[in-house]
Amino acid sequence: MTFRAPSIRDVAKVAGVSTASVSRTLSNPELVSEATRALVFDAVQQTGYRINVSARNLRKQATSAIAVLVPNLANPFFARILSGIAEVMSDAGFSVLITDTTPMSLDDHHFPVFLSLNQTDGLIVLDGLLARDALLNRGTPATRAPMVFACEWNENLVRPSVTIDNEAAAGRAMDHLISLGHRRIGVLNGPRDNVLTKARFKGAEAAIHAAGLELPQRWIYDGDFTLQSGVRAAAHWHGAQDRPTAIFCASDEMAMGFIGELNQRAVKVPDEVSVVGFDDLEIAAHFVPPLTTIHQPREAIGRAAARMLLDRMNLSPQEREHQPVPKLVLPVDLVIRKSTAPPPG
Amino acid sequence: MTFRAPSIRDVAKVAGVSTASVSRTLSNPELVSEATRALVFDAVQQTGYRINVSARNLRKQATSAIAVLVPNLANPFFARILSGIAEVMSDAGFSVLITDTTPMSLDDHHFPVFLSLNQTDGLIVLDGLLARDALLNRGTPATRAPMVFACEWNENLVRPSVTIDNEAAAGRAMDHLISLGHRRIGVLNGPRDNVLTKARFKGAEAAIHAAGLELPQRWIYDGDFTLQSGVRAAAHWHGAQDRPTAIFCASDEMAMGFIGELNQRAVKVPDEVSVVGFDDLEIAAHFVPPLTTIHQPREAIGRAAARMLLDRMNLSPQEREHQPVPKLVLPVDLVIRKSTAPPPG
DNA sequence: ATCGCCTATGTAATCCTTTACATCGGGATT
DNA sequence: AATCCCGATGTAAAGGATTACATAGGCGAT
Repeated sequence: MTFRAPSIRDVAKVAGVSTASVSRTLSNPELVSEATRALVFDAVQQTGYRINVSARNLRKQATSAIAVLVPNLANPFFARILSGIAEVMSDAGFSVLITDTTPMSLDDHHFPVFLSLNQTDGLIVLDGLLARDALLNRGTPATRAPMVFACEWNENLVRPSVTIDNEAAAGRAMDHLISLGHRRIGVLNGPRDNVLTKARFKGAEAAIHAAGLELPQRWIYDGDFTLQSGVRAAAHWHGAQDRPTAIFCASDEMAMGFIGELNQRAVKVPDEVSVVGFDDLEIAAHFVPPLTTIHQPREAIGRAAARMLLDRMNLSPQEREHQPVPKLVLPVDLVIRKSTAPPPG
Repeated sequence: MTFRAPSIRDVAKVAGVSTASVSRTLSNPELVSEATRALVFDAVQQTGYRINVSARNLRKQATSAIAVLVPNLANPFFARILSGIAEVMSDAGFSVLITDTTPMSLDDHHFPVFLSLNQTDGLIVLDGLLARDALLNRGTPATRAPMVFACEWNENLVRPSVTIDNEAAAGRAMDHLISLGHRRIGVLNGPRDNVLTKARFKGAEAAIHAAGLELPQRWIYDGDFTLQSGVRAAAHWHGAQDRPTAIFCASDEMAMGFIGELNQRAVKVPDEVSVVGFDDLEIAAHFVPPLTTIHQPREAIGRAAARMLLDRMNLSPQEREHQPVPKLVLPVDLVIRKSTAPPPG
């Protein structure tokens, strides 16, 4: 005697109405008389009916859900963005499925079916690298779920996006260091093939050259946005002969790893080196010393991306194909705290 | 001319076989001859066919997906747990849907349908408070998706769980402070009705009393696990006449907020106050000073919870109802770094 | 040659909702 | 009184995949 969950038929039987009336009561109550409504609600109670989402999705050809592809959930940077997305989407009646793409990047086999139009109604991608082999580009425009990039983007793919001006932001950070009097400034980069890394480095380099300064190779450190890579950079810096007096880090995590490691080695920040971060994580303001960094409006980015996606989903595939592709660039601020100061001496 | 995504029928037609053969080729290739297989793969290519997940789920009465309910994605504590879950689940062929429960707690209306068996095949709940009005307890055991609690749990609900011994851990932290010579020790609590708060406070209090010390009300600070509440506690501490020489914080975030704020007020940690955290977030080791804290095996918790859920999903509803409910308690360590020292003087 | 078995394939029922269309009364309009 | 309209309800057709069951053909054993 294998149990079957109550279906709409069971409810209809108990209520003494048709399945159509039950369905209407549940999704368009205004189409149904007061009396029937009461009957149906009662029957739902009695049977313990829950809707079968798969059946509904199949029939409606829509899921009322969108997916967010995050490169690395362990990175606290993304939390606020997600909450911005969730806020807008939940108001619009959509569920948000969050997926970490890290396990997938190696192995396309594990790649979820999210991308096809019939698993989610749309996609927000926070991972610019994901599109290896145009993973996001499969299918025809008509079968492809509408998507928007947020924060990161992919240079080979023309898609709607919400970003900040990374180049300008990095320039601002550099100008700050330069105006403090630094002449020997290093850069701690993110992962080499990341679009943010490229943009930020480009902006930083441009600002240095604009000030008539040099950025020799030995002051450029490789990192990957993580704490650990900040630690490694600090070790290099500490071991070097010819050190920069200030470092621009492409992420707060790296900046904090850098400072933390210097602290272990009894090097004082900002007395001996100035450090600028990027992102303005929650903790940046509470770090010791409080971090000078580029503030990203993360919640706003999330909300904007969600709204943009909602707009795109309201378009027909043809319209999506033929209308201009929206690109939104949000303004950022440099917030000056205590990790930067004039160079020693 | 409204476009329809290619279905299995279209593939069948192109390949010149039945829909059954297409389906078999795609999900049980060994049932099908080499020749047919080739035909079908070709047709799939040609048509650009993607499976319709809703239809499959409807027919199979299963989704190959599980949901994780997280109280607050902004809390970096959860990231590693999620990655542990994702690792095990993805190996087992399941997708993982992550949902932040914060927006829902106020407003049951937004509550997703995840909980009924037909949206996901199982549930991992990291939020012990969620079950207000027994939200998780709806339906009958047969219609309810199998679930397991991880980290947090609900005192009114008997469910499988993977946790740590919070009470013992808090005791260990206290004993460390006591053995350093502290006699006046404060406690910074998490949210008042949280199970972790209760367990950790209980353990801390017990250790204090066991050492023949007192824990007066004025040394007990209210918090909510966030940085901000650590900041507030620091302000209180700083403003008070009669201060403890050490503080046990129920989360690393609060500990860091506390230390950060003291730093702003030029109070040195651990010289003037010792601080112990709880969780051992990534950044704890890199904070200034590096944080003495309770290490939680977060990835292991996630993996264990995932495996436990997998086991439960393999049971029939009857078996689930009648077998003993598994409860796994993982061991924790105290890791001693630089934020604790003997009391001043 | 006949029977039985096994493999490969096809046919069609099924999973559960939503919704286009048909139907039925009853009130308002002429 | 006949007509029209409108609101409430019911009937039944999708929607796309899986799979139990039926069938067909090939092969070996007798």
